[in-house]
Amino acid sequence: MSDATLPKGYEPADVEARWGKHWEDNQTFRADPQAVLEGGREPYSIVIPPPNVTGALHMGHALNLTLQDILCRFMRQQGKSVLWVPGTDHAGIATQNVVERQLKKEGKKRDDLGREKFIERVWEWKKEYGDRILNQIRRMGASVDWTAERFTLDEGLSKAVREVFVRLYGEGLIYKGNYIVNWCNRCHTALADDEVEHAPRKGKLYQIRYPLADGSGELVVATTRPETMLGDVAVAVHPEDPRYAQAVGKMVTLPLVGKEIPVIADAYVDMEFGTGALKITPAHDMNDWALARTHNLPVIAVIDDKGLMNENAPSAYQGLSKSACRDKVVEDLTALGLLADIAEHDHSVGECYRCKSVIEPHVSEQWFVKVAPLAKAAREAVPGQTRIVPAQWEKTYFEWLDNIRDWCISRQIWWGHRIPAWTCQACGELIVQTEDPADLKTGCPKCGGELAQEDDVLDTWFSSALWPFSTLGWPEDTDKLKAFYPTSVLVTGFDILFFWVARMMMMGIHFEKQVPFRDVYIHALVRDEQGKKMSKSTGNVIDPLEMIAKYGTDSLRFTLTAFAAMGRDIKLSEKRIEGYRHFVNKIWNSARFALMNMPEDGGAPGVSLEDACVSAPLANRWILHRLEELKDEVESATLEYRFNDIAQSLYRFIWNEFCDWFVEMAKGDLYGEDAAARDATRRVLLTVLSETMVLLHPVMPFVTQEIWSVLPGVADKELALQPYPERRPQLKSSQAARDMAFFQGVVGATRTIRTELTIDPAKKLSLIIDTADAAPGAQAVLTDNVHLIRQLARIDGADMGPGRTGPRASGTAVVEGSRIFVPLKGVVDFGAEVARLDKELGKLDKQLTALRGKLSAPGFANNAPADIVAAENEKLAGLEDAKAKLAALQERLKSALDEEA
RNA sequence: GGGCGGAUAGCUCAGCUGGCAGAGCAUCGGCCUUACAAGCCGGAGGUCACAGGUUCGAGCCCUGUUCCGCCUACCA
Repeated sequence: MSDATLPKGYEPADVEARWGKHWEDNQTFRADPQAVLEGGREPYSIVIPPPNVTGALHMGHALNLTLQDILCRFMRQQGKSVLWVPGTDHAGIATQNVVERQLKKEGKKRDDLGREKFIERVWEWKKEYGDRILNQIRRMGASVDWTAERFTLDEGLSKAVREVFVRLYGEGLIYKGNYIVNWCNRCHTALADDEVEHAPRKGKLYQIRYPLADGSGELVVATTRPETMLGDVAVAVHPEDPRYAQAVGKMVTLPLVGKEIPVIADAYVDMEFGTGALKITPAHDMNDWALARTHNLPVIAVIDDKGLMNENAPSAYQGLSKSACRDKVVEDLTALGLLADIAEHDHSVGECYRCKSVIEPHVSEQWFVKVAPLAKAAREAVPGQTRIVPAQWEKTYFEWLDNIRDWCISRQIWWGHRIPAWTCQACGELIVQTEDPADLKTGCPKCGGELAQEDDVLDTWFSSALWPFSTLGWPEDTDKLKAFYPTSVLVTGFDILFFWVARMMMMGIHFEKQVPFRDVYIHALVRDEQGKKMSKSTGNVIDPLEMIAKYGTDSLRFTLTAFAAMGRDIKLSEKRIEGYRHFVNKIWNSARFALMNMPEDGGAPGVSLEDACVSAPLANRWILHRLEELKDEVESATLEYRFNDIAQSLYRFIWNEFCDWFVEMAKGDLYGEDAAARDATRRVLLTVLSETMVLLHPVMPFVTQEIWSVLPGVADKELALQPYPERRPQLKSSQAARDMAFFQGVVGATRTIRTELTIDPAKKLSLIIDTADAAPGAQAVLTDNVHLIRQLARIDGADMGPGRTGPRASGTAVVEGSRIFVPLKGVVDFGAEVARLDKELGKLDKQLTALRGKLSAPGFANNAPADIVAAENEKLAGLEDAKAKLAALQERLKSALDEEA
C-alpha cells in the first residue's frame, strides 16, 4: 500500500509527466482487435484528425483532443474495446514551404538540390521536427494507441493512395486534362477550389474604351484587372441590352494590342453592373473560361506560371510582373485617352489558404477526380448511415456536395505522393498502375520504350480522405480493419467539413462499401475573449502548452469541456482556465481530507457499503442518492455529446454537494466517538470519492489517476481501465432528497439571519423551531441532525418541536411550513430584522401575485394537466402559509420593539 | 445573392420534448471555522433584442423587424 497521504498542493507537472509515461510504457491504451473478433467485445474506434507535421498544438487541437479523449476513456469504462488512432499528415505545400525557407537561409533553392535530394532533405526535417505535435498531443493526456500511429506518407498509406488512384482511374473517375485552375504563384502549384479563401480587398474598377473596328463608336468595358486585357478575346454584352444590340457581331479593336476581337451576346452578362459590357479573358478568369468554351473562343494566356507577362503580350509588356504591367497598361491607356474612369471598388479576392498570396486562375494540364458519382453516395448516406451532430451541419454538408465541382488533385510540388502514372517517351502511351515500372524493370507495354513518371504529386487531402481505412491497414484486409471499421465517430471542427469529412465519406463508401464513421460530431471553434478567431498575426493566441505549464492539463481540459456547448463557438480567456484550476485544487483537497480520515492502518474502512447503509444518517443517504443520479447524468450526457453538461454535473456534485454539504456533515461522525458510525461514514466517503474519480476521469485524467492510486483498498491502480461505477438503484431515495432540502433550508435560513443582521460569526445563537405544520418526517430530520445544525449554523441551544415559539424579539423565517426563531435579545439591535422581513415579504408577494394570476386565469384549471394544477395549488398554499406566518412574526417583533422603546 | 447561428445578470454562457429564469466569473458584506484563503458563509443583480401571433400558460413554438457573427457564391 502506498503512502496514503497527499501533498498539500496539487503539482500537475510532476503528476502529468509520471502518468503520461506510465500509460505509454505500459501500452495501457493499446487496442486489441481480437477482443472484438473473437472476444465478442463491442468495438469503439476513432481516428484522430491528423494534424500537419509542421504544426504546433493550438487551442483547436486541445479542444478536439479533449473531446475525443473523453469519449474514448468513457467507452473503455463501458467495456468497449477502444482504438484511438493517432498520426500526422504530410501537409504537402506547408511542409515543402518550411524546408524551402530553410534552404533559402543557406542561399539555396529546391532546384539546386534536385527532386531526390530535396525530398531526402524534407524527410530529415520530418525526422527532426515531425514529432513535435505528437509530443504535444501526449501532454494533453490523450489516450491514443501509440502503437497504431500513422503518417500519411508512410509506406502503408502510400500503398493505399496508389491503390485508390489506380482504381479510380480505371473506373474513369480520375482524368487528366488542360483546364483553368486556381494557381498560387508563390507556392507554384494548382489548388483545389476549397483551398482558395476569399477575402475582401479594396480595389479599383477601371473603365476602358474599346473602339468599334468600323469606326461607328466604342464599347466601354469595366474591369478590376486591366492588365488582363492583353489576353482579351472578345467583349460580351447581354443579348437583350438595347444599348449594345447593334454592336453584337461587330468587331472591336483591342487597345494596346491592336487586334480585332468580336462582340458577342450572352445572358451571363449582368446589364446592371458597370457598363454592361464585359471583356473576356479566358486564360485568366474562371467565368471567362466558361464563356469562351460555349462560344468557341480562343484562349490566350498572357501571364505565366510565375506571375510574369509572357510572350503573348505585346513586347512592351513582356517580362513585367502583373502589378507593374497593370501600372503600365493604365498609364498607356490614359495617354491614349482610352481610360474612361477609375473608381474605388471593394471586391473579394481569392487567396491561397497556405500562404495568403493572390490566386491566379491559370490554364494548365492537371489531374482531376470526377466527384459527382462519389458525392451522390456521400450525400445519401446522411443521416441514415452517418449522423451529423449537431444536425444543423447537415445542410452545410448537403449544400457543398450538391454544388461540388471536379476536384483538382495534382500539385506542382515535390513533397507528397507522386502520381502513379507514366508516359512512354517513345509512343506517348499513358500507364497508370500501382507498381513502379522501374521496380518491375519493364518499359512501355506497347512499344517497350522508356517511361517517365508524372512530376506532380497528389493533393494532401487525397491521402487524408483515405485516413479512416488506410490507417487500419487497407488495402490489406487486416484484423484491425475488420474489427474497427467503420469507426464510431469523427470529432472535428466545421472548418474542415468540406476539405476532409465529405471526402472521407466519398472514399470510404466507394472503397469499403461502408461509411467511414457512424457519427460526425462537429464541435465549436475556439475564439479569443472578443470572439475573434485566434491567429498569430492578430496576436490573440492563447497557447495551450503555456496554459498547461501554468495551470495543468486537467484545468485546461475541464475548461474546454465546460464551454463545449453544442453549436456555439467558445470564447476562451486565460481567466477561465485559472478559475477551473481552483476546481482541480478543490478536488485534490477533498481527497486529502478523505485520506486523512481513513483508518490509521492504511486499509479500507472495515464496513461494507451495504452495512454502512443500514440506518444511515441523512448525509450518507443523501449523497449516495445524488451519486446514483450523477452516474445517470454523466452517462447520458456523454452518450449524447453534451460535453458541457458532463462538466457541469460533476462540478456541481463535487463542489456544491460533496464538499460543501456532505463533507461538512460527515465530520461529526468522522471525528466522533461512535466507532460504528465513523466506519460507516468512512465507507460512504471513500465510495463517493472513488466513484467520483472514475466518473471524472475522462475529463480530468491526471488528477483523478493520482488520487485513485493512493486510495485505500484499491486493487487495480490503473484508473483508466476501471469499469463505469455499478448502479445501486436501491440507494436512490427521493425521501433523502426531500429531507436534505429541508435540512439545508433550515441551516440556510439561520445563516442568512446571522449574516444579514451582521451578527459576529463567533457569537453562538440559539434556535427554536416550530414544526407544527411541517411535513411528515421533518421533525425527525431535525431531531436526528440537531448536532449538525448546531455545527453548520453555529448554534448553541436548539429547541425543536410542534408548537414551540421563540421570543418576540427573534430573527425569523419560514421553511416548508416550519417557523424558525433566532432569539436576538442581547445579541444585536434587532430593529434591522423588521426591515429584512419586509424584504422577504416583498419577495413572497411578488411570487404570490404571479401565481394567483396564473391560477385565476380563465381556462387554466380546465385546460392545464391535472398534475400541474395540483402542483401550482400546493405551491400557492405553501406561499400563502409562509407569508401569513412571516407577517405575524413581524408583528410580534414590532410589538417587542415598541415595548423596548 | 444564398445559407446558418446568436441576442438571457456587469462579463462569459446554460436553460432537453412549453409549466416558479440558472451557473461560473466579477461585485458587495462577513469570516485565517483543525481538507482547501486556489478557501468558507451570506447578499445584491434579469421588461430573456424589438413587435405581433398560437396557447390556460412562451426564454422556449410561429411570423415579421433590428443588430451582431460565421459559412458560401462567377457581378467583371
